[in-house]
Amino acid sequence: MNTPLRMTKQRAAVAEALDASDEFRSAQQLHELLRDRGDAVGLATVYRTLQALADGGDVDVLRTDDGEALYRRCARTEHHHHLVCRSCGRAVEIDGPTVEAWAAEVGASQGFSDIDHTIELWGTCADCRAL
Amino acid sequence: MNTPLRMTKQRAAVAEALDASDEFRSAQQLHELLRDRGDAVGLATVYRTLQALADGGDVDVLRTDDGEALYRRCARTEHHHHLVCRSCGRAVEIDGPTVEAWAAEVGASQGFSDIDHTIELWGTCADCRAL
DNA sequence: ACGAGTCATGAGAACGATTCTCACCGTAGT
DNA sequence: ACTACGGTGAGAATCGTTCTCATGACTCGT
Ligand SMILES: [Mn+2]
Ligand SMILES: [Mn+2]
Ligand SMILES: [Zn+2]
Ligand SMILES: [Zn+2]
Repeated sequence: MNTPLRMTKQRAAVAEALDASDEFRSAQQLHELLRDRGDAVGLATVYRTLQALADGGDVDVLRTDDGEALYRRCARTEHHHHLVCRSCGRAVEIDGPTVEAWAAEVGASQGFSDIDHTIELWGTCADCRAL
Repeated sequence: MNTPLRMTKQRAAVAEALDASDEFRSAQQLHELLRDRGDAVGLATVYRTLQALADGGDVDVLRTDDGEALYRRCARTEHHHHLVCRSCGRAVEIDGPTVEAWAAEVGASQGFSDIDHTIELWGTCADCRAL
């Protein structure tokens, strides 16, 4: 029996903010965004909600070069990776059938078990390139 | 004209500690390691040195799931990736000719520029599996 | 509708990694 | 050895994230 997980105004607001964005966003960005929009939600709650969503596999998390966590609700719920814009966070979901196989194979061939992989592509999207 | 970069006792100690380890290590681990060994070096200096080495491409940096930075001096200086043990940090350097091509291609096909990629494999090494 | 029990919230404290400050030290040329 | 300038380190400051705990909101049986 897992935790009940009640649907509250706050959790709905965070979820909505995530759905409304195509970009990867940090917890703090979402917090500000909600505050500005009028649906103020405590920062702690934003973090807790994101944590829960991430645990449930409903949002993807990735880390910036400087360690900040970014969240995004992807269309696809199955395993996939991303091509993310370094400046605005916009992302494209991508599959890598080849890469998946490669990762598993390489891991096994080195005597490691429980292989997992981190694969993210970074770049500058068309809009951001035009400043 | 780049910064001079003097060779000091401390920098040598950090470099040596890195060379002596086959595993990815955090700045704090290296700091303790040096302290225990007798070559105490200020934590700030450890960070500064690692930063410099990383900037110079002499050490590789990667981030733990919880955002902590890990450093390692790899044998190879050319571009490559790693298969890292989640529990002890031991790492194997790996090439991904296929992956390299795939990453560049996918990025370009989506209209993104300055494509870069983060590819790391995680697993449990043979030694750690045997507890 | 009422109350008890449980989960959720939020302000602020606490954390942990990393960076910054700044007075003092060491290195590297001359 | 003398100087000029980078380097060092203790401790303060940042910053993202988590924790604490008193208060608020649900759920369900009555
Ligand atoms: Mn994958
Ligand atoms: Mn590569
Ligand atoms: Zn962009
Ligand atoms: Zn191991």
